[in-house]
Formats: sequence, C-alpha cells, structure tokens
Amino acid sequence: MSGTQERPLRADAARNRARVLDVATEVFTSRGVGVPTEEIARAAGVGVGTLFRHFPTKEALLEAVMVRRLEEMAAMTARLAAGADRAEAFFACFRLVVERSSGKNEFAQALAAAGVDVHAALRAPTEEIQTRLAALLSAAQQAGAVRPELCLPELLAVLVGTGAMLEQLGPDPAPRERIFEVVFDGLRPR
Amino acid sequence: MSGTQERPLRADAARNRARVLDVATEVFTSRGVGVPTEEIARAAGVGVGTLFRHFPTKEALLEAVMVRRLEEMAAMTARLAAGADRAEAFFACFRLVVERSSGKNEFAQALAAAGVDVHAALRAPTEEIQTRLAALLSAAQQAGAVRPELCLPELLAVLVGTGAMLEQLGPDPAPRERIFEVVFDGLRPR
DNA sequence: GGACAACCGGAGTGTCCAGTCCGTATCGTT
DNA sequence: AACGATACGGACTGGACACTCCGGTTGTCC
Repeated sequence: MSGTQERPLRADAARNRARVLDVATEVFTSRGVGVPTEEIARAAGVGVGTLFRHFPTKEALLEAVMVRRLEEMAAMTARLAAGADRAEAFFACFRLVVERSSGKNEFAQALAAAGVDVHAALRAPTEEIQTRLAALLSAAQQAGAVRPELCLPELLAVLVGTGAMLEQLGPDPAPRERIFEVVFDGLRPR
Repeated sequence: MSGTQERPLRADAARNRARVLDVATEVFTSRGVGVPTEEIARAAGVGVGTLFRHFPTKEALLEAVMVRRLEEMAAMTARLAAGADRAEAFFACFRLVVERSSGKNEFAQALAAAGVDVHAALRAPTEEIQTRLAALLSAAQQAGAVRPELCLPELLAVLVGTGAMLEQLGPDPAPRERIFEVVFDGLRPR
C-alpha cells in the first residue's frame, strides 16, 4: 500500500539521516519539542538544508522520532510478554512502558496541535503495543491479578498518568518505587 | 516587603483588567497556552495595548491566571478540610485538586520554560495548599486511611499524575470514577 | 461643565523560526 | 580518472507573534 519504494540512500546521506534522528531523539526528549530545528542540525553536524531534505517538516521529524521509540517499545513488550507468568508479565510491561515513555506525551500533544492525525501517523506501532497490552490485561485479569472492571482505555490513561507522576520526581529511585507500589496496588483487585 | 502600593484603578480599567483575566483563564485552559495574546485581547473586547498595560508580559498574564486559580483552590480546600472526618476530608480534597487543576501543569511548564521561577512567583498560594494537604495527609495516615510511608512530594506527584490520567479520558463520568477508585485504593494501606 | 490625568486602541517594530534555493562538494560507477 | 547523479550547507524568505508608542478618548474631581 504505502508507495514509498526507496532507492537506497547514498552512504553519507544515510549517515546524516541517522545522526539527525539520534540527536533529535536526545534533544527533544531532554529539552522539549520547542527546541529550534537549526539547533538540532548544528548538534548533528549538518546544515538545516540537509535536515529538511530528510524530514520535510519539523512534525515529520517528531513523528519519525516517535515511531522509532514506539517500535523499540513494541519489541521490548513483545519480549516481556513472552516469558514469565501472566501477572508478572503485565506488571513488568507496565513498568517498561511508563519508564520508557518520558516526554512522549508532550510529543503527541505537539503533533496534535500542528494538525497531524496522530492515530493515523503512528497507527502501526501503537496498535501493536495496544493489542499486546490488551492481551496482557485480560490475561492478568483472568489470573485475578488486576481488577476485572478495568478496560483498555483506562489502562492507557493510567500509563500516561503514571509517567506524569514520575516526571514530577527526581532521579532518586526510592520515591519512584513507592509510586509504582501505589499504582500497582490500585490496579489489583480489592 | 512587596512595594506594590496600588492606587485604585479607574472604573473602566478595573473592568477591562477583570475581563482580560476571565477570558485568558477560559481560553488558556481550554485551548492551551499557545494561543496568541492578540486573540485574548480581541475576545475580551480590548486592544493589545490595554492587555499589555495590565499584564506587562504574556508570562505575567499566565502567572496571574494561575495565582487566581490557586487561590480559589486554596479557599476550597480550606472549606473541605474543616468539615467531615479526617479520611473523608483527605479524599475529597484530593478529588477537588485533581478536578480543578486541568491544564495547570502545562501552565507551569510554560512558565518554567520562559525562565520564570515558578516557586517564587506562586509561593503564597501553593504553600497554603501544600501545608493544608500535608496536614490532611498525616491526619489521614494516623487514621489508617492512607499508607504511612507516603510523603508529601509523592502525594503531589500522584495528584499531578491523576490529573494527567483524567485528561486522557472523555467527559463520560464512569471511567473517570474507575480511575479514582484505582488511585484511591492505591493510596490506602494494603 | 471644564480641565487634567488616567486609560484606550491598534498600527508598527523587532525577533524568532520553519522551510526554500542554489552554488558547491561528495559519492559511486564505468 | 572522469563524469553524472546525489547530497550538502547556509544565506535568505515569509509569516507569526510578543511587545511598544502615541494620538485620541473617557473617567473623575472641583
């Protein structure tokens, strides 16, 4: 369907593209999506022209960053979902998604504000993660490890919200752990 | 200390100032802090000049909006903290703060990004709310209604995060209620 | 009702930033 | 080595937006 039959990039072009993506991931995540494009280019050691040839708009760059992070997350959830017992897998996945999604909500907001259809643009990887989470959720519920009335949209909200909680805290692991205890206990049946 | 001894405003000036504040609260809350200043002015029926005379920068306007909302919240928490039994008051306050703080986190981020010292600028009202929450927290803990290891910074994180959860959901009250159940159960001792 | 200060409106200014364009450099191929 | 295709850099453009300035208006006080 997607008619993007790519001719292989020239060696330097591929290198530059990858560098820009890496730098953008790093900078956008640590300093927010407001950082000017030119700064990303400088940090990646390329000119703005080069950046915009690979990613025709700033939103396209944001989107590419998100897609990659989501794909990584999907792969990791897949690995986690395979092993261990059902309940354990659910909570491990929850942790993983929360911890690896710092700042992603801001991305999504920025894209939405720019009029990009987030659901369409990121369909494939989000769908994979969501179906996997849905499977883990109902398995954990059948195992009696998660309250049965909870459904997927609520779980997703809890994921996002837990991410927001952690962002309020410093890097000290003890309070972060206590947050997880609160949320996990809340997710379990009474 | 603060040398702002104000001469009373002329009638029309006071009216305009109030209108701008109201409109800004409404617009910033519903459409985000990115809305241009000129639009606020138009919606309030004043020129930009007038707006900037009352609030010398956009951040000053944001700050004024936040101060007012925080003061309202402080007053409401005060009222709630007075009545009822300890545990009930705690959870009622929690609800109130979460429900009335939609979008406030975005405000804080915007101010911080602009180099405003949020803690200094909003000290008075935030401090009142925080001390009141701290009192409610330890009372609820002594009553055995909240897990004893939780401390104030974590509670604040949970508040912010719960707000983020609700923002993911539509206006339908049933899922929102389920979120509160999850969080409240998590806050209670095992 | 008149005079002065306080206040208003909105055209104009400076700045920032996403995105373009084209002369130059680099890659890959024969 | 030499040539065409591909990619690069960064000066430049256009638009958006926060904030200023000043001629005109309105409130207030005697």
